[in-house]
Amino acid sequence: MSIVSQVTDSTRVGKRERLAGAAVRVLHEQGVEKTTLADIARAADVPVGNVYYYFKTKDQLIEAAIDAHGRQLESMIEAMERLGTPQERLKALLQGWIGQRDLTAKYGCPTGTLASELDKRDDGLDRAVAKVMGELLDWVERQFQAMGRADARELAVALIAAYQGISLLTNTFRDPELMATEGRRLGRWIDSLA
Amino acid sequence: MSIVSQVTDSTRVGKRERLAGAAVRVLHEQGVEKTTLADIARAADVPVGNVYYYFKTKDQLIEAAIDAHGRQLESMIEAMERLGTPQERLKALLQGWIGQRDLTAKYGCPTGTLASELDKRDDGLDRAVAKVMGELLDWVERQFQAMGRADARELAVALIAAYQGISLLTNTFRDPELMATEGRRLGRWIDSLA
DNA sequence: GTCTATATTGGGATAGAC
DNA sequence: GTCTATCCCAATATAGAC
Repeated sequence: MSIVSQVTDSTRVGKRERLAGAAVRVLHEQGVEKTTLADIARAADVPVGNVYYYFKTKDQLIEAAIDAHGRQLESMIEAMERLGTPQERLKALLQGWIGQRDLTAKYGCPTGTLASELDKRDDGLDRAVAKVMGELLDWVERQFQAMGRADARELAVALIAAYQGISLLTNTFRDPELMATEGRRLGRWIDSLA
Repeated sequence: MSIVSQVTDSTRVGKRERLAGAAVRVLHEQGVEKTTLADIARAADVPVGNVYYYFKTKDQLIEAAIDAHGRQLESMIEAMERLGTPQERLKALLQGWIGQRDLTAKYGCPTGTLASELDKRDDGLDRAVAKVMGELLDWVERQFQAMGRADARELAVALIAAYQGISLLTNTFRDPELMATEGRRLGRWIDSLA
């Protein structure tokens, strides 16, 4: 492969990723159905019609955004892996959620709102979000297993559900403090399971 | 008012309510953005163009659907009021949720999916859903108060959040058993608070 | 009051110039 | 590889016949 084609390739990858990254943000803020390709193109500083050079359809761009969001989540999980105990790791997760409470009050949980909205569509994009959600769920389950809990799966489902639910209420009532209060309650709950 | 105008009035009310009722169902199944006036008109067996005789805009029809859904919830709450103890009433609520698990796996919680979707819109419809959600929350809070809990509000938020979250997961993974398992766990939790 | 035909708009997608 | 102009369709909303 020549140097020239490498440069053009890296240019293409650059714009592709800029579009996918912008899509993650805009889809979270506006939702899938309200977001036009023009909105994403503008946020990524790419001309509208040009989007189709990188993605054949809007669905493909959304799928790229879901993948990008999944990778963000993965790197967040990797950062928490470095902590010493499973309790510390789970509580770091809680702190992350609480730290995002203002954004959540405005737009809800990025993964949850995406899952809820994509479920209503015929295309298979809802499976892609389910995969992202499933990976977080599996990680939480492993933390409860490391705490010696035989009911690790049920507890993991309960914790993620608590987060998804309080995200929805925080968003519905536009009150970040709901997240903070529930986060503290969940912290005490995790302590009580040890 | 003459008999004739009474008849025509009742006819109008009939179609209006048929449209609002059909909208509740279709909006739950398809979501707000994916649902066209034609979809609702078909479900209500009313010609498309005729919808505008009863509702000036799509938003007004959605608002009527939210109100109708709120009244359904109210009558459900009234039915539970007849039970003897607050614990029994809360567990009846849980049983209702578990009984709806197949529908929830397909389409999510009607109130929650509506709240999540309407939040992304500029119109004020999200406030109408927040009101419905708030009424359920207040009722649950009163049950915890009747159980003598000083932290009744926090517990009510936690219970409704748990339901909203498990509804989202049940829907995302299309697994009704998630709702059943979490419902049993919440039942044990309520018992432990008495 | 009821319904049909149609105007209007907006957004996804394509053709093709450069 | 980049961008503009435009096609096309779907859905809200309206005009007006009956």
